[in-house]
Amino acid sequence: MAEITKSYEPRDVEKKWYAAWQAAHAFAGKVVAGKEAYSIVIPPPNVTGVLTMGHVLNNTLQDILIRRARLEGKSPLWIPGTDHAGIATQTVVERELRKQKKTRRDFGREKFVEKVWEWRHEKGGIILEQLRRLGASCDWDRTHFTMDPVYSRAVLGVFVDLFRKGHIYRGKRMVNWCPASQTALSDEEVIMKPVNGTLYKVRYELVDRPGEYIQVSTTRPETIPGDVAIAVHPEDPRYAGLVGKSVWRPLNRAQIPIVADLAVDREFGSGALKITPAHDKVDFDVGARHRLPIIDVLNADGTLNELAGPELAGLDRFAGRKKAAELLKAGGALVGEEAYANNVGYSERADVPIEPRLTWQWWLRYPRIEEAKAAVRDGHIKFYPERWSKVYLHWLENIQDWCISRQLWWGHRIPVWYRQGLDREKLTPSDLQDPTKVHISLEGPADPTGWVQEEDVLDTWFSSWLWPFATMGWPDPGEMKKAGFDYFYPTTTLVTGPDIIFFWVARMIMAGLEFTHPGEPLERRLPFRHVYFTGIIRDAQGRKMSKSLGNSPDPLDLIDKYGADGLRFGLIATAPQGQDIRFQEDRIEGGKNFCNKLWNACRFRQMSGEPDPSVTLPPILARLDVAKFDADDHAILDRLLTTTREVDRCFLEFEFSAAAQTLYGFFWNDFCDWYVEVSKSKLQSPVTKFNCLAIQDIVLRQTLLLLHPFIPFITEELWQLLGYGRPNSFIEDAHLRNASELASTQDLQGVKIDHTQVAAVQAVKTFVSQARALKADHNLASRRDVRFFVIAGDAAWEKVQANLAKITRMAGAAEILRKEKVDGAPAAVTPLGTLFLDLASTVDAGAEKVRLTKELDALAKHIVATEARLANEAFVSKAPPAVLEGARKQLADQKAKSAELTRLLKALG
RNA sequence: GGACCUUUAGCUCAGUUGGUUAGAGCGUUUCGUUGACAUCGAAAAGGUCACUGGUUCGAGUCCAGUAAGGUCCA
Repeated sequence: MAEITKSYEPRDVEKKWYAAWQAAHAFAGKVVAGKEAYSIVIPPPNVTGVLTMGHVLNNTLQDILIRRARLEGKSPLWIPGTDHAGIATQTVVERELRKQKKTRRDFGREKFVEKVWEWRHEKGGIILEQLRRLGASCDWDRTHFTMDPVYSRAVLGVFVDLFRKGHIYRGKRMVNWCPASQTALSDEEVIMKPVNGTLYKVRYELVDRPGEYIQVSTTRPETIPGDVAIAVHPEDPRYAGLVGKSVWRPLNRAQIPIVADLAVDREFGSGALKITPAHDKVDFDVGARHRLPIIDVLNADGTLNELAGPELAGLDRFAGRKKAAELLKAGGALVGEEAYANNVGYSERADVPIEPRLTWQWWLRYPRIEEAKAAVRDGHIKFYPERWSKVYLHWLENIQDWCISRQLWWGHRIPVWYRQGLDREKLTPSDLQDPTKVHISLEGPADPTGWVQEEDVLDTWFSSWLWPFATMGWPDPGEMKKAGFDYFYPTTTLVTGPDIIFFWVARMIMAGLEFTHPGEPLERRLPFRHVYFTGIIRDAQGRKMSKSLGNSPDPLDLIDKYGADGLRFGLIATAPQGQDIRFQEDRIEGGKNFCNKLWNACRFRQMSGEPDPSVTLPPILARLDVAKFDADDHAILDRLLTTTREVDRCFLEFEFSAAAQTLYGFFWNDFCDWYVEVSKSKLQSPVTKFNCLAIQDIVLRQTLLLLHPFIPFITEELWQLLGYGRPNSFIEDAHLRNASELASTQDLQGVKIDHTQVAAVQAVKTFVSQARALKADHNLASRRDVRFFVIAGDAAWEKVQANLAKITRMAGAAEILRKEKVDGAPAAVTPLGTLFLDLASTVDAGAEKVRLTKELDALAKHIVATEARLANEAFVSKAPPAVLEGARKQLADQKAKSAELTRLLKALG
């Protein structure tokens, strides 16, 4: 067995084991009859992405679940992959082309898409490589990409299917237009931001009453050339006589009518609204109701066109706004301006204000809305934290049709072909059903001549909503069988951020319900059973991490500095369920320190004695001689069991940080600070040595298994170094016993935990701790050995004697002597008698009195409180017996201690 | 405007159905390298649990309201 080095160096260990795991295909998802499946699909990161702290959190959690499932004897599958990120990827490649002073149009669609593929093959796999550094145990042989040929067929097939079922239609409607990317966006891709703008007050002169005006307020004067009416509320007395009359449009001068419409907010501004149907959703609706014309004054790229008039044409919309204000001012139409804060929709990807724009797009009426609600409402899918289900249901209650077409080249080109020469502006819904005019199929028209394919591609989310099953071969029966669809679907758990609850989670649920296991009950068609929503990682000031702020640490730097395990453990321990996380590097350092602690405890075991030749738990247990156990042996096995039980519970409840903290506390405090320390004296005696080593093995073995999901690399290394595994196997091949399995294995081997002994350890710990405190209070080095005296009853002294060697060592005592009477020495009242520090000559009686008085005062307060509770008849009659009994015992203990302290004080004079 | 979250030690956060004297990590102070670990050990200081009311024998925990900060939806 190789010797364990003094401190843990993660770098080589991590590299070595990841390579070994991969070479052995240790993460391959396998269909195993009789084993329970446990499957997760990765939220596919954007193919242009690099690893962020959010990814670290999210993927560590998935890895924890998958590795734990593996240790529990389930058959896990974690499917990795990326999505093609239409806008982001196209933007990245266009940016590269721009460096060569070229645009995508210089290449043409086909050549450009080839370029994107080149880019994807060169640089599109970075994030998946980075996930390996983190230790992610994905089945990499099953890596998927939403633009892969098989996956693409699934996406396009779904389009055709939904069209045939009547869920998809083509419509000219107002969409969110991104002038930077020059494509339509779905409502979900628009982010509302408060913007400080200007409210322009503009007057429109009445045509038949020169010199009289109607005034409106607008933030967008550049759209005035597109005005086709002024609208007022029908019941607004201010304008009662004006409806039906006309005004002069002040820019691109023309007569436009005044109409009455209920949509007008009488309270806002003057109560009159300019109507620009081409550039506002509400105005569009008003325009439609009054059969008004539509004047679109903007180009696709956000510049003003010739309909805006010669002065404005060609200007960018923001320059146009300024110019329009100037023109209005010059013409006397501008009555005033004021600062105005309002909400403006921004493109999520390009971060520029979107334009409401009237265009032809493809739309989806979502399928299975009611079932999707029921799935979550009735608990077939559980959300963690549960509160997100409210957000989910609220969105479904107010759901709008989904604009699924995008004016991009990179993506799934919509499988619709138009007969050449057809005027697409005039296509009716029934034309779409006419195979002589429009062809819609996966294969395309048999004879492509005379047909023109739709230029638009599908929204990226229209491919990722199929992720849980399209990554399992759906819809091809042969591929599905190969992938183990019937075994792994529905997937078990989804781990994702709440920010994509609409984009992705809700849509996946609807897609699963619509497309998988047709005709079967709802539970069988759901894409997953549990959804765990992570918090958002923020910086120390609580700000979101972002590229532009530069406040996000590079996870790879952190891995270099603290090891992947240190990063994982530190982060998970700070990430309580459902709350945002403030990133603190010292917590990551804490993760690294914990790894080092684990490392050194194992090192201590290795240095203490020969390894146990057993590679499973029962033979180790069988060799224990319970008759020779002392209280500490009972106590540590008991704590191991309760820790295991607590971690079991945490996994059921998705409380990962609680699990990490539980393991941290147990291992550091109970095992290292106490059991390992008492081992040092137990190992000196041949009577206790064998049991002690075996118990260390039991604890280390189980702890490594419990910790493996959190810190996979170091646990693998130590597992091998301590020889706990079968030859040529990994730690993941071992079985992690849950609490009840552990308890029954112990029972079977005759290892019974004595709870009286467990309780006794607490008294010893307190005794030692008070002895140390006495020394520290008198400025004695903790390791300097000092003599102690004890005044104790027989029962207490018996306990001290039974643990004398340990106590002597732990307290740093030269010796501990029983006495009848001690005068003038610093003292402490312990559960095992009154303890004195043998320093009578040097003690400062005054300081000692202050110290004891302080303690006595604090105790007196507690006694008063406890007596008051017990004097309260309502408490005595209503509190449960256990609570009552506890209070009585507490009072008795407090009083005894108080009496002893009083006596000590008196002795000091 | 609607919904949700947060407010506990100097900092960042736990605190599971209400029940002994409210915890952790970091930081701070003091002491300490004899063989697991200084990436460490020992000890200590530090909290009117945001505020106001209510329910209860008993409230950090449940209810109502207030304040501050944040998120999402409109």
